[in-house]
Amino acid sequence: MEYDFREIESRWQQRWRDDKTYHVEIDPARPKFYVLDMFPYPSGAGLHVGHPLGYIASDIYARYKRQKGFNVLHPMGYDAFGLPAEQYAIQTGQHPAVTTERNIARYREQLDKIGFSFDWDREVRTCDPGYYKWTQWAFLKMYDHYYCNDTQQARPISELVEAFAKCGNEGLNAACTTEMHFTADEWNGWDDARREQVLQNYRLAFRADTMVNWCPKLGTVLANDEVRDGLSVRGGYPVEQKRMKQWLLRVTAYAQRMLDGLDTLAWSDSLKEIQRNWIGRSVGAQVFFDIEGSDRKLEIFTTRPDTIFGVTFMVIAPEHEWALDLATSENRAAVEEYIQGAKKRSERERIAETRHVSGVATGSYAVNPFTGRAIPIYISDYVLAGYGTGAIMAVPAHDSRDWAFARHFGLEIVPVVEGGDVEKESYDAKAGRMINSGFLDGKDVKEAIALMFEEVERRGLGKRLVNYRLRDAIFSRQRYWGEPFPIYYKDDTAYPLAEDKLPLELPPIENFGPTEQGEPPLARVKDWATAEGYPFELSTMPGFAGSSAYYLRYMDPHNDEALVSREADEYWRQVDLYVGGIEHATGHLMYSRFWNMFLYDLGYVCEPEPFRKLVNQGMIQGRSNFVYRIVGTNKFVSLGLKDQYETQEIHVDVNIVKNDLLDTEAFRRWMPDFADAEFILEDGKYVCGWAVEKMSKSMYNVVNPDYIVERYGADTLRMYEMFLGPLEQSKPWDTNGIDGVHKFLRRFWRLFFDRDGAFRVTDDAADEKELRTLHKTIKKIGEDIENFSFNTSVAAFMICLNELGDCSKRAVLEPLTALLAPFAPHIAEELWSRMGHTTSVCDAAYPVCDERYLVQSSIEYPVSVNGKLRFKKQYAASMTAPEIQAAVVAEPEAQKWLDGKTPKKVIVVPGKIINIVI
RNA sequence: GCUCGGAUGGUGGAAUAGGUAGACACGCCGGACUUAAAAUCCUGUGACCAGCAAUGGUCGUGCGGGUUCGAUUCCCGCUCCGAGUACCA
Repeated sequence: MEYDFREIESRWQQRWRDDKTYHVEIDPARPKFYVLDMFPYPSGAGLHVGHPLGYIASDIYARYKRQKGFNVLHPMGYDAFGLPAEQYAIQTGQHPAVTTERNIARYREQLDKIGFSFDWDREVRTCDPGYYKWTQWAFLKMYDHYYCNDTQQARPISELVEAFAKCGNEGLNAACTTEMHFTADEWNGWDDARREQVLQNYRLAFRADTMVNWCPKLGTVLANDEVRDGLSVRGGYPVEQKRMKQWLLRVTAYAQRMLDGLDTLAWSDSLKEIQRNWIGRSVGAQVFFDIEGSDRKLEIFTTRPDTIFGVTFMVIAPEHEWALDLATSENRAAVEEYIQGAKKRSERERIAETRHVSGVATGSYAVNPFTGRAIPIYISDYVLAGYGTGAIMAVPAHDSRDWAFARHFGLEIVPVVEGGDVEKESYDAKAGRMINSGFLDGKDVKEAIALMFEEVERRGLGKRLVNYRLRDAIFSRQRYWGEPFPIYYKDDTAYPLAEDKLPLELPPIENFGPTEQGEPPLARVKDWATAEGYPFELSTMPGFAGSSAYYLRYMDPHNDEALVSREADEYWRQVDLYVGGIEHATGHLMYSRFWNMFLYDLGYVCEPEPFRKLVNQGMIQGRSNFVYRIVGTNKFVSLGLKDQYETQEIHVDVNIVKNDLLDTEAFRRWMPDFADAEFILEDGKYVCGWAVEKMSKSMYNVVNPDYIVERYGADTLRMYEMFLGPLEQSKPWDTNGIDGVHKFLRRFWRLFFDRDGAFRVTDDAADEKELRTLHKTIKKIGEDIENFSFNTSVAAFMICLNELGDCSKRAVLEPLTALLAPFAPHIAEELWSRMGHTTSVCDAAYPVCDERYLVQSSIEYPVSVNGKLRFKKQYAASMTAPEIQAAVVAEPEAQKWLDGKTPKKVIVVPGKIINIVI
C-alpha cells in the first residue's frame, strides 16, 4: 500500500477541524504552556516557503509539550492594520478592509494545509473593532497615568492633580517632557486648558510639539525604529526632521526597568544586546558652565568628567534653543546662515556628510570651572539636539570628533591622559594616568571619574546623571488604516472619550489619500466628531499599537468586559515560548514590554515581562537559478560550457529546475521569448548556475509552500524545513534534498504494511538491539526538541530507521509513531489509528526513555600512541581506569608500538579514549 | 568606527566541560530489479601517495603562532563574510 499523503493529510485536517482537536480551555488541573508565534501581516503576495519556518518549529514544540502533559495554548491571528493595504487602496480604490479580508482568507488556506495545531477559536485580528477596543482602552489608561520615579511605577494622573492643588510640583519626581516649576497658587489660578497643557507634560500618552521623522512620500510621521539610514523601513522613502504636534508614548519612563528586565529573560544574548544598545544607558555627569557676561549657565552631559581640565571649547547643536542668543552681533549673520543651512539638510544628507567638519563660532565664551579659562562656544551639527542637553564640553585631546573640530578651527588641544600623541590624532583612552589636571594628576582614569563626580557635586556645578538613548515613541500616523484615537478636541485642547464609548470605530471612506490641505484621510469624513460636535483626532495609531498586547487577548479573546479576565491571566500568565524574526528587536519587542509593564503597574496583568523565552528563527533566503544565453542569439549554453562563449546570465524560474538541471521543455513554455530556444547541453543535460539571493518575485526564486505540499505533502514540508539547518540560522531554501526526507516518511510507512497493502504490525517482543535503538532515539529526540535543535532530531529519526532495518513490531513502532507526531502529525495520526487507537496521537503520552537500554556492557576504545590512533580494543564497561591501563599495555598491539619500552604514561578517559605516551 | 555572530567535503550541515572530524541527507560513481523509465534496493564517495588487492601512509575544520600526549573545540595575532548600530558626548 502506497503512502498516499494527499488523501491522508486532507482527511486528518478535516477531522481536526470537526473534532476541534486543538481547542484549549483553562484547566487548573494541568500545568499550562503558552507557545506563541509572531502573528503575520497578511500581505497580498501570500506565504512563501520561508514564512512557515518559525510556525513549524513552534508547532513541533507545542505538540511535544502537549504530549508531555501540558495544557498548551497555541493561537494564531493577524496583524491586519498597516501601510501596504492602505497604499494599495490609494492606487486601486479598493477598501483596505476588503483586501485585508481577502488576504487573510488566502493565508488561512495556506496555513491549514501545513497541519498546525492552532486553536482557531482564539483568532484575533487587530482591525476588528472588538479587538481594537482594547488597544484604545490601553491608550486611554496611559493617557490617564503618569510615571512616578520614586515608586518606579505608573500612577493615576488624578493623584498629580491633587498634589498640584496642594503644593504645586515642588518635590515631585515624575517622568516628564520638560522640567518645570510652579506653585499651588499658580496651578489653582490656571484655567482648564492651561492645566491640561501642564498635565500633558506628565501623561504616559501625551501630545507634544517635538521633532519627528516626517516621510513626505508616505505622508506620515514614523517612530525611530521605523527609520533606517534616513529612509523609511517600509518603502525606503526619504525621511526628514520636522517639528510637529504629535501623540507620543512615554516609553523612556520605563527605560531602566526594560533594561533590568532583560536579565530575567531567556532570550539570546545578541537580542538582549540589541535592546541594551537601543535603550543606550550611559552614566555621566550633568555640569553647568558659566557663560561670560551672562547669568545663564550652559548645561552639558558628559561620561568623562575626569577630562574637564582638557576642555578647551564648547559646542551646541544648531537646534539648541540658545543658539541665536549666544551669537554676538558680529557673528550673528554667520550663525543664522549656519542654522538655516543645517535646517535645510535632510537627515540623510547629514548622515552622508558624517565626517565632514562644519561649524561656526557664536562669539560667546564660557568658563572652564576647573582651569578658570575662557573657552569659545561653537555651533556644529555633530552635536545632536536630541541627545543629552544638545550641548557638549569638547575635549579635543581625547575625543576624535572634538579633535577633528579643533584641528579644523585651530583650537587648543590639551592632553589630560598620559599616552598617545595628540598632535597626530586624539587619544580616546578609557584607562591611563591623568596629567595637566590639577588635583587629579597621577590618578587613574577610573579613580579620577569617581573623584570628579564628588568634586562637581561638592562645588555645586552639577550632579551625577543617567542618560538614555531611547526616545519616546511617536504614536500618531497621518493615515487611515489604523486604530482611531479615542480623543476629541475642544478649542485645540484634547479630551479623552469615555471608556463606555469604546470602541470608536473607524468610519468608512472612499478616497484614501490625504486631503488637499495635507490633512490625514479622516479629515474627509463628515461628522467625524462626538455627538456634541467636537471633532475627533484625525490621525490613527501606528502598527505597533495593535501588536503590543495581542498575546494577552489570545488568553481570553471573546471577553467584552476586559482585555483579559483575571482568571485567564492568572492561569496563562505569560508567553513561555515566543518564536519570531529578529527584525522586531527594537520595535514590537520593545513596545510590547513597555505596554505589558504598564498594565502590570495597573494590576491588569500578573507578570511584568510578556515573553519568557524567545527564539529567533533565521530568514529563509532564495536560491536563484541561472541560464546562460549566448549574446545576440536565442541559444542557451550549459553552465560547464559557458566560458567558451560570450553569455548573458538570466534568472530562470526555480520551479522548472530540479537538482540544478533545467527542464528545457518547461523553459520553452515558460515565456514566449524562449519558445524556440535552443540548448547547448553537456552530457545531454542543461546545468544551471545558482546563487543565494533574497526570495523575491523578480528573481524567480519564490517557492510556494502549496506547491511543496501538493508534490510531497505537509509532513515532508514540515520535516524538510527543520532539516534544512539550525533554526536560528539564516539559510537559502533549496528544494534539492527534499527527496531524502520524503523517502524517510515512505520507508516509515512501509514498516506498517506488506507488499500487498496488508497491515503487518505484529505483537512480537522487541529484541535487545531494537530496544536499544528505540530508547536511544527517544532520548536524543527529547533532548533535541528541548534545545530547539530540530535539524539533528530529523537526522536522529533517519538513523533510527537505518538501524531498525525491517522491523514491524508494535513494541517499537508505537512509541516511534508518538515520537514522530510533533514533526509529521498527519502520517502519525493515520498510523496511530491503524494501530487501533481511537484517540488522537496528540494526546499520546510522550514515550519514556528506559535508561537501562542505554547502558553498554562493553565499550570499544580507540587506542592512540602519542596521540595517533593505532588500534581499537573492547573493555568491559565495569572496568576502572587503572584496570584498563594495565590491560591495554599488556595487549600485543600495544607491545608492537612500545617495542619493549615502558610507557611514560597511559591516559584513560573512561568511556572515551585511551592514549599511550611513550 | 563600535558591538555581536560566523568560516568544516561537490552541497546543506553533524560533532566543542579538548579525546576516532565529516553523523544524517543531497549530489555523484557503480550495481540489482525493469523492454524502458520512474520508483525501490545494495555498494562506494574529504584530498593526495603506494599497492593487482586486502590494506598502508601523508595531509586535512579560513590564515599564522601558542598551550597539550592529543586542538574544529582553549589562548594570542590576522583575513574574509554576515547582522545590529552609528557623530550618543
